[in-house]
Amino acid sequence: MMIQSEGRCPSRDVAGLADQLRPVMLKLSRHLRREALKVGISDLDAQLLGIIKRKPGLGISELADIEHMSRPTMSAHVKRLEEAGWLMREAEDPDGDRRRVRLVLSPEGKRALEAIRRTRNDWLEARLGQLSAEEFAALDAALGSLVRLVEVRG
Amino acid sequence: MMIQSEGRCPSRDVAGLADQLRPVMLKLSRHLRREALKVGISDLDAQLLGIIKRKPGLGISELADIEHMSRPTMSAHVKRLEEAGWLMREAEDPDGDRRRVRLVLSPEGKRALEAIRRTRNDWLEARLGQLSAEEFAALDAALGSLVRLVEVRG
DNA sequence: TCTTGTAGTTAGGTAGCCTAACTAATATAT
DNA sequence: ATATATTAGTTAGGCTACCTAACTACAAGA
Repeated sequence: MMIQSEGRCPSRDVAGLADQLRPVMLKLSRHLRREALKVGISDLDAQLLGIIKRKPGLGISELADIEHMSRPTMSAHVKRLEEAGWLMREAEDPDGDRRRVRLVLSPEGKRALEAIRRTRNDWLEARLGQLSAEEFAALDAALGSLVRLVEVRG
Repeated sequence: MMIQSEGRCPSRDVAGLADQLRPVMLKLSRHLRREALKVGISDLDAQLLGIIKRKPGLGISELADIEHMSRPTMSAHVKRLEEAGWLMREAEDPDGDRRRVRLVLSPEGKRALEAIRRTRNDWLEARLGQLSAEEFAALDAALGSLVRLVEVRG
């Protein structure tokens, strides 16, 4: 996959890799989004439910920071999930900041997340399962690099 | 990165890898989109100009297939790029199918693509440049796997 | 000739993102 | 103690990117 280019550092064709990654990322995100619509829950919704399950009491700004998104956008997502009955606002911490919302999963939200966990066997998993052992291992090994790309401090 | 799970094939935790990839992909696509807006040309636009430069004469359906997108969506993108003066419709092939459009870059479109090629040093490249040699190599090695995920025959 | 299939477009809709502006609460400066 | 600056979250308005249904026109097949 690595193309040696004259005049460039032989191990780092940054622009070349970027040019190859972009179209793949575009298509991948289209597929993920399309498949999520089929499943009936967006990847972000599932992600948010999972985060809040792990860390009950998070607020809008914290979630927005975790997901690299604006606060109004996150506010709207949370509002939707509340209206769906999956998230609730916990009682205020009497000694805490009264502006903050503290989000927790509702019982329905917990059930929804369990159901997702149990039944989710979607397109991405199917595709990953079709990779050769080498391809799978390469992707697995690259996960850290992908994570690094989106780390804060960017 | 690979977590050995009891009772699963030790080299293939498909669900685990999927669960780790999803949030990264979500964030990555947000970043790419946000950064593209900053640059002033979307990744898809640049991609389409590049494809049509390499293969003048492509039609809407072909582009839609290449990008894994619906035809109406592609029709709208192409229309926008035409209105921007970057794409043109070539004269009909007298022996060909009269319904087909045959897209080519306009002179302005060629210039725009050249300018993109010359000046593009954006967020993704910056981030890739910040990876360690190992991380870069791992990502480079995984490109084929990523491509496989979005290959047709899916 | 008629029926079926295909290329592309339009209309209407959803999902996902943003900034600007705002209210309310808190922290900091005077 | 009071005034100012900052922060948490929400609403409004807008843009981008996708979809399906329905349509017109053209082509292929029966």
